[in-house]
Amino acid sequence: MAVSEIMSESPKVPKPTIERLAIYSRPLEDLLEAGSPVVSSERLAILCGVNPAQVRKDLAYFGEFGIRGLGYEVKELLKAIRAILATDRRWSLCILGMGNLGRALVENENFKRRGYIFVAAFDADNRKVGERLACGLTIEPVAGIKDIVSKLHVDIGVITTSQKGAQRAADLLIDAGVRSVLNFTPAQVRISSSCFLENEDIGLKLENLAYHLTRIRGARATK
Amino acid sequence: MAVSEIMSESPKVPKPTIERLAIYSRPLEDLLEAGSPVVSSERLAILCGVNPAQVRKDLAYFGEFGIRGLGYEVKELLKAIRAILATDRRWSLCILGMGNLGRALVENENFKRRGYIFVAAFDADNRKVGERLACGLTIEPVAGIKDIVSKLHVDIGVITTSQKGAQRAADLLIDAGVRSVLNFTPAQVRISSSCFLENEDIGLKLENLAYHLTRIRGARATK
DNA sequence: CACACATTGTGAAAAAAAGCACATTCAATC
DNA sequence: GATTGAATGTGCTTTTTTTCACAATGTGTG
Ligand SMILES: NC(=O)c1ccc[n+]([C@@H]2O[C@H](COP(=O)([O-])OP(=O)(O)OC[C@H]3O[C@@H](n4cnc5c(N)ncnc54)[C@H](O)[C@@H]3O)[C@@H](O)[C@H]2O)c1
Ligand SMILES: NC(=O)c1ccc[n+]([C@@H]2O[C@H](COP(=O)([O-])OP(=O)(O)OC[C@H]3O[C@@H](n4cnc5c(N)ncnc54)[C@H](O)[C@@H]3O)[C@@H](O)[C@H]2O)c1
Repeated sequence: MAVSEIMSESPKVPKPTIERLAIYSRPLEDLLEAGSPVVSSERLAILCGVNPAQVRKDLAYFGEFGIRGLGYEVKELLKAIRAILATDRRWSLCILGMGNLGRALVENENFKRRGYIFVAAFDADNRKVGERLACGLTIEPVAGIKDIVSKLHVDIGVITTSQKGAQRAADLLIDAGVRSVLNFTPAQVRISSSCFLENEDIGLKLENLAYHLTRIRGARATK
Repeated sequence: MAVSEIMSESPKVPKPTIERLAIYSRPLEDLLEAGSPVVSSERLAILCGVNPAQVRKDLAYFGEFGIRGLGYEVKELLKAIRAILATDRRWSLCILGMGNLGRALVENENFKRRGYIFVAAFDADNRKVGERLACGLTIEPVAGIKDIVSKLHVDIGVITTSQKGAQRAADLLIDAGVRSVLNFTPAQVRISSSCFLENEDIGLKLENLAYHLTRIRGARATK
């Protein structure tokens, strides 16, 4: 299980595998804190609501982290997953749109713990500009984005503007040199193909729930 | 395209289809507002970043909504999708944990527009209890949850407590008679199998982004 | 009212993902 | 240092989801 092996570009890692790796890390943090030295794929699978073989296969894409007959060393496994997900380094984020959601995100401690640091916050509304946030950041005018992004080496831009402002926010980010964008608005933003875009529509899961509620009465719990 | 047909329990609808139906509704709302009478599967697919055949197949699970040679009537299609997703009726929600995220959710206008109405807000912190929120709700003590849930016919319980408080919040909800739960904390909560649970971990997408950033340099935009 | 044209709806093929089942390998014990 | 027991890693199978490709069926036009 060399680091080079962890980092090597594996032939084809399923996208769902990446999402699950992040899920696995949650209970692993708890186990580490609780002092459990090892965990089996079966136990981890139960904690995450997935199939044990799935856990093993997901990990196997990146190397051999387990000890046969025993399981996985919690500390080592967590370290390995963090290396895979690149949560073991610091990511600089900036955020556009300091409404309710934007404020909630920058104040959130989990992101900081995982190495995602908000280094700048912007808003198009001049009444908000200059406001000091609890996390220590001051809301900046969007006009200054280019300077700040290049000065602070922003890796990821987060969009939490109103739906109408999303495309403009994306354009500002790309123009400022940010190559990856996480969009929390329900708007579909278009972006240069050389950049990376991920959408997170918080409302979608609710609609899912409503659908299932109207059908399956007395349904089983999902992942 | 009878309503009965829309509502009939289809043999097997893929889970991703349901998620996409909600995605389709976003640009459809824009198109309706913009006054476009019809939209083709190809155009809608582009707007949503998916394959045109996918759009047609997704819709075909629930009936025939299109006009060959023309496309889909925007208004009718939106109505049909809303009927499928049960967004055309009113859902009563309650929420536990009125921190930053909880406040952002209850103030959000999109949820209200789609029929998801927060009718009660709870917090375990007595200092917060009694506080009047901008949306009109007053933060209630968790002790009163059972009464309020049954009185107001709550359909869905939302958890936005701290990670540690999530399981307790879930227990309170189930005990109060809520049959479906949307959990925004990264904690895995255990729940009676007769109830429905959906998890929305807002941090996951960020970890995804970091992973892809470290690999694919100059990657293409995703869905 | 036939004809051209566009776009749907869908069976069949391909691709992707999940799950099974077991040989393999390690720890622990006697 | 063999033996037992447990849990991994993985080839193979099954299931699920996506995509292709085209016949079917509408609209609009002359
Ligand atoms: N609040 C929630 O719980 C929630 C839930 C689901 C989705 N969302 C989505 O997240 C987004 C933000 O939600 P919110 O509740 O924080 O909204 P909000 O209206 O409270 O805040 C939006 C902020 O963005 C700023 N803004 C608008 N255009 C901008 C631009 N081009 N550049 C910079 N700033 C700009 C506005 O000045 C405002 O301060 C919305 O699109 C909303 O649909 C929010
Ligand atoms: N804020 C974000 O942007 C963000 C992002 C990702 C995930 N999350 C997750 O969402 C959750 C809430 O985030 P937040 O920033 O609003 O946290 P927060 O700490 O601001 O608020 C948590 C609230 O929950 C209350 N609470 C705790 N246990 C409770 C219980 N059993 N019943 C009722 N209320 C209880 C607390 O009193 C507090 O008011 C956290 O689990 C967090 O990890 C938040």
